[in-house]
Amino acid sequence: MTVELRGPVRITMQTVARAAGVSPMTVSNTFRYPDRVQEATRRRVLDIAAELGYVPNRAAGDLASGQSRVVGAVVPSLKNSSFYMFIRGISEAASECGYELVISLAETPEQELAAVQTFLGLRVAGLILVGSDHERATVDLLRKTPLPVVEAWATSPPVDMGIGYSVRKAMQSLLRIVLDRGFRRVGFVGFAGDASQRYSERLPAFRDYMAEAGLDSSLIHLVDEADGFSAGPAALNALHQRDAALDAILCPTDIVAAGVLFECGRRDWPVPERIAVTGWGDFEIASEITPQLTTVDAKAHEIGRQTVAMIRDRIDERQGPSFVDLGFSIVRRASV
Amino acid sequence: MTVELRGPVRITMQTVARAAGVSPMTVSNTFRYPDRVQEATRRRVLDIAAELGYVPNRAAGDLASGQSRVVGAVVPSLKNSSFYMFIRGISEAASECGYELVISLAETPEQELAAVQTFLGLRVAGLILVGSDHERATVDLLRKTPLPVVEAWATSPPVDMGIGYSVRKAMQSLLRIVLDRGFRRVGFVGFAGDASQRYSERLPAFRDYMAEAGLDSSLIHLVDEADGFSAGPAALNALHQRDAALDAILCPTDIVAAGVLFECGRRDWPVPERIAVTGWGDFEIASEITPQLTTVDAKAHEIGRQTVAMIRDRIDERQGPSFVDLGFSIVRRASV
DNA sequence: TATTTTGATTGTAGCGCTACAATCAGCCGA
DNA sequence: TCGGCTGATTGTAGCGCTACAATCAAAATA
Repeated sequence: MTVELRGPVRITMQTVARAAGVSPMTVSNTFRYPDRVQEATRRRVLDIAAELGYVPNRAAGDLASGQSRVVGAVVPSLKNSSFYMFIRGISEAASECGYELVISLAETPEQELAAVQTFLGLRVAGLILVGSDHERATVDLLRKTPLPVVEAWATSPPVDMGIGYSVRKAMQSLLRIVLDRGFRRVGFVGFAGDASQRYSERLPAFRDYMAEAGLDSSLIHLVDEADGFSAGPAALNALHQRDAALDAILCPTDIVAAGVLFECGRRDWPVPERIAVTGWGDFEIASEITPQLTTVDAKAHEIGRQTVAMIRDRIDERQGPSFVDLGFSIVRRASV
Repeated sequence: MTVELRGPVRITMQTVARAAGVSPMTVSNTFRYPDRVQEATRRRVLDIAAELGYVPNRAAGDLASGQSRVVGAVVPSLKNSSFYMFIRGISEAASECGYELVISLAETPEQELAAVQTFLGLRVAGLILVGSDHERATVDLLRKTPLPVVEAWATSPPVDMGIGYSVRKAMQSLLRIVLDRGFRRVGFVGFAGDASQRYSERLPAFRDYMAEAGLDSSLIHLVDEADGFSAGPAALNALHQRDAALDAILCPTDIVAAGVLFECGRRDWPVPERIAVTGWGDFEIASEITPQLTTVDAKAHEIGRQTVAMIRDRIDERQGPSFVDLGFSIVRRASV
């Protein structure tokens, strides 16, 4: 006996219950609380459900129970491998405790708002966002929702809970290494456009610490995050044109830094002899490219995991911290 | 008047309706069919909803209407930039027609099954999968669900609908270029493990076309997809050890190919003079790295867009093709 | 054997929303 | 002034499921 397929026939708990000769509640229990149901009954129900291709309707279940096992994450990009590790961290931690992760891509604040509405509308168990820069309407919504919300890499006091690290300190540590090696004409590459807010702490930090060291901090160039590798050559060209003595370049991500290294290769500039290069993020390419990149490990994977822990604390009504600083570490390699 | 926040107070349509002095149906209409509601009424309802932070409960709405505006995509990896472009394509096309995309990451067939169950349970509008290799249980489920399902890069007849291109033809075109340039000792790098199924057509194609050209096709090395760049050096070392005359290497992705180029740099092997290298996917790095990579453009973005079109056709009961071949193109660059 | 205890199973009510039909108010022409 | 019409608004019923209390059968005790 096989079931004909793809019909618009709706299979509900009723259908399964009747076919198995039990009440709908027994079917429900079979899926939600298997050990409330006798071995034999459970097996029969499961067999019939499989036979019919029945999957419990979660919209109905969540509605009836007022709960959900889905956590929603809204990420601004998937190009940046930090977010990849972040997602993996969330995904791992979530499935370890019986939650499911669903992701929504939002490359602009408007898309973020739409994604937040979708997830709030779905009444997910928790919501994960990146950064502190949101549309006004998004913030309003987040402030009023009873759902747990975590902002990862938060740079301002979070709407609900936040996690991150001190970008200022990381910038300071990175710059110290560059200056300690004797580099003096340091260029800064930042992001323009939608990504700029997420990176907004870096430029002031750069300026402050350069000033502290008595150095000129005017060698600044902004690129578009979407440009990826190609932003590297563009930045190097621009900065070198502004100052031919440029001897170090700080990049916003390892991708941009790799682009700079590619360009250095084309120009036959030895790195770090002619110019020092730093990345940010400790993406995989940082340790594979030649020379290997000095960069900042922002612990994206751990941030992802922690994020889920914070949501669980809130759901289980445990009193957790509303902000976690996970720190960072500088990865010293050959490019400086 | 402001609303106190984060309480466990549930705001429902009722709440809003009472506060606005209208019936719940008017609130419902305000959100779903705005022009059924008078301008003034609508504005009042919307204001109060915003004030209260009300977001319609989609679990309830979807349940009542038997519809959903969410499409679910299950992707095996986010490291591979093809999937990134794929996702973008879906996301774009989906939002153009009022759908939302949610993504689930599944790095193993078991995780894929779980993700499929989640999405079927949510009764999404459509489901998008990658490849043709699924758990038996996944296939059973897909065969019986009435929801539209598209398999992207399908290599076998799809469960419901499929889209892809001929990997055999692409391999043939690529190999022809390599052989035309006079390379003869060609190594093949493939994937082992969970990714191997997604790439399973390539090795036989390689063997067939090498045989056709009267060449030896035994230089094969398998790597792990998760290794990323570092798979490149590993493969090059292994193949070169097996045959010191190795003069070309076909990589499963541009990432692996980039890893090979990095290693060639360390060995001071000029590419393509000492060895030719090909990638697959036309990721961004392919055109940025030196030398630029000859690769296969698998049109991931377009595949993503098309996928949504197929789902819409099904939903609107338009008769669409059940399989679309989008073709590919070979990008000839300096590495061969 | 009568009575408790235990665990499996089941009915009831309702989660928050929407389809649909019913109602209502305002306005037109006769 | 009155039906007839139009478009805004509203009540009813029910989507598929689960919490919870009620029921039932079988095993354990007296």
